[in-house]
Amino acid sequence: MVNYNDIAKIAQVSSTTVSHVINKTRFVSPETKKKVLEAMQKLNYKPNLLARSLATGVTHTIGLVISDIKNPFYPEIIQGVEELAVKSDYNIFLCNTDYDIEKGLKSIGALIRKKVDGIIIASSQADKFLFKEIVESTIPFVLVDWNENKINADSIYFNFESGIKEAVEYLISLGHKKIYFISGPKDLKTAKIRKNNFINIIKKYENNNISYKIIEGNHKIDGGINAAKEIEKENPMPTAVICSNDLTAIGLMKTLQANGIKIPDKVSIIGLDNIMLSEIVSPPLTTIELERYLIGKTAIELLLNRINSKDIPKQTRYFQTKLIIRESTTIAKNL
Amino acid sequence: MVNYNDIAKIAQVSSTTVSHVINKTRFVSPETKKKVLEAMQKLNYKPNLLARSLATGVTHTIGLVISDIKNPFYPEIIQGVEELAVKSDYNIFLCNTDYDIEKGLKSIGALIRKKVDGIIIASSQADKFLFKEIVESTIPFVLVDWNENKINADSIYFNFESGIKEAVEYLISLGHKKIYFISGPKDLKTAKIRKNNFINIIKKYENNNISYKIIEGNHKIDGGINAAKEIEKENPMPTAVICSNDLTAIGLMKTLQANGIKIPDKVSIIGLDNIMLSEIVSPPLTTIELERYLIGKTAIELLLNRINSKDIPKQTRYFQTKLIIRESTTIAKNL
DNA sequence: ATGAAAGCGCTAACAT
DNA sequence: ATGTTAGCGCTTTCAT
Repeated sequence: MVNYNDIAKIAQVSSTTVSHVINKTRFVSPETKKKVLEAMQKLNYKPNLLARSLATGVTHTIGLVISDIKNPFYPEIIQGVEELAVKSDYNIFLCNTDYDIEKGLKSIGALIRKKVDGIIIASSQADKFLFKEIVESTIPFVLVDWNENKINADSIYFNFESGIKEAVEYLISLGHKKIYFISGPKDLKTAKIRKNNFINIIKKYENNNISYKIIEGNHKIDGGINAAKEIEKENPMPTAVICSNDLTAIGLMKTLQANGIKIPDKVSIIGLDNIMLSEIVSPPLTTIELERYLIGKTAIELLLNRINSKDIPKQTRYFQTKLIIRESTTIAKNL
Repeated sequence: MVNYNDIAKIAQVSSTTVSHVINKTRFVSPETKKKVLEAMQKLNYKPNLLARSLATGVTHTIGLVISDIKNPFYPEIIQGVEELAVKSDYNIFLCNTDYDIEKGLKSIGALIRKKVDGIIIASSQADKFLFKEIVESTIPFVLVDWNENKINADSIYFNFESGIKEAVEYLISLGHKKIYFISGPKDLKTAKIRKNNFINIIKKYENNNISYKIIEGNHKIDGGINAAKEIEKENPMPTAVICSNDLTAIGLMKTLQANGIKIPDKVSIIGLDNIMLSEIVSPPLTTIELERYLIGKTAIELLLNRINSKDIPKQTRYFQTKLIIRESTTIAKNL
């Protein structure tokens, strides 16, 4: 491994000077600079960033914590984070907790000890231990959709209410009067919030002859499949269903279709997330969108801000959701 | 930052002893060990892995290079890699080249200088520069689907032939006589290979009255959509189409359906990749599967082997593909 | 305009 | 059974 001493020897200067020409951190006469650069060239010098980090206390590395790489929610978030990270000369450590606290703790603990400059926690998990570990480390961090409103930290919140409101009002404008909601897993905060947003909004219309009901799902395809069975039992069936996520909506849609129930003619369906799949199913799914790429990008922006100036006040960003109208919704036929 | 000296001072021992109790690297009497451990506890000591790595030359960190995080091919690969990596006490740096050589070079160059212990290249890109950079670094690496048969390196190859053969023979057994193939982008090696595998196999049946044709696609949905138009022009239309990937197959299927062509009654369709989507579309897609999770797991196994014993012979693993029969294929009606 | 030397936190050969 | 010391490759203060 060639190092400053090797270069210094050949260039006949001190290793201090080598450091200074490499980092442009003080004036070096053109001649000596030239000698140094030539020596570097000749030896094909590659800096050891580990040593530099140990000396400077800065690693140009950040950690990104997610809970399930297979969840279609994440790829665009990762892309947003990674793209700006690389542009800003950072590498990213990916930690997939897999909903496993032990595993998360292990790999994130290692990141902390590897002195990452910051961490983005987008695992939407109430892993208190993990959180404690990070806070104690004094490493800058950003929370994405953490939903603990009282936490004083750089955070990104999702406002599902805006999109859900649009969805409900859109359905009402199409004449729907019986609107169901399929929820996510009941211990998942983001699912609870989505459900409560729905309830709060639709309650305002209850005296307008609008009725609703919540069916429990699990944010997976089979949650939608099971919900379909319950919905078919209803008499009359709801003419519209909003789902806590797209996978649920797709499971629901496929099952109803398989049982001869036309979508959207008989039942209008709205999803949430706007995963790639939602465009591709037939009919294409009307859904509520979160701008995931932008969320990732914003997360790293907040983190870099924090890294570069530790004492600015904590920042918060809200992401509105919005309705994307496709073909799984139409005028209610029950008028 | 508390370090060995702080601990040593409190425990009244030398920092060497501290190191040895932490690493269990030589005998320390129970009493002094106890003193050291108590001091560590008291100071809430956390090791600085950067310093340790600088001293040992080992970082317990590996790099994973992919080309497009949004490609549904990758999440399971990443999962396979990450899972075993964490279990083996490694963290992973994720590099998404985004098909951008500059970007890839930049972030991978940084990884090398950050002294990763190894790199998995699953970017299926002929980025010669990138490759050169890695080889020169002498860091162990594993190639996934690199398709440069002459390279002497730990590698994982995909054998598309086995699955494509199954697919072709399955279609023939169903009575299909006119079988088309929609290819991927013509500059992508894996796409070329898939296409050539198809051609080689079907040629064997040409004198059995089986005819074929290649239509160019691009491994994206719209490639399938465009191919649908060409296929509809044919007279008679092929009764079966094999696609170079699932997205193409889905684009094709959706378009044909939209134009009133029943799948599989009129045209049988087979995809390749078995992405999650392929189960969910309707009808569920018959497809050729690659075991991606296992591939990821195998990649890191090879890498860890290499890291742990630099001088074993280069290893190679072949992954067979196999046909998964779902509902997008049926008996040919042209008999 | 350049160098000497200490230090970042840890490891490990060499002593005793 | 434990300590002294040099060293990993780099940065940076203090001198000159």
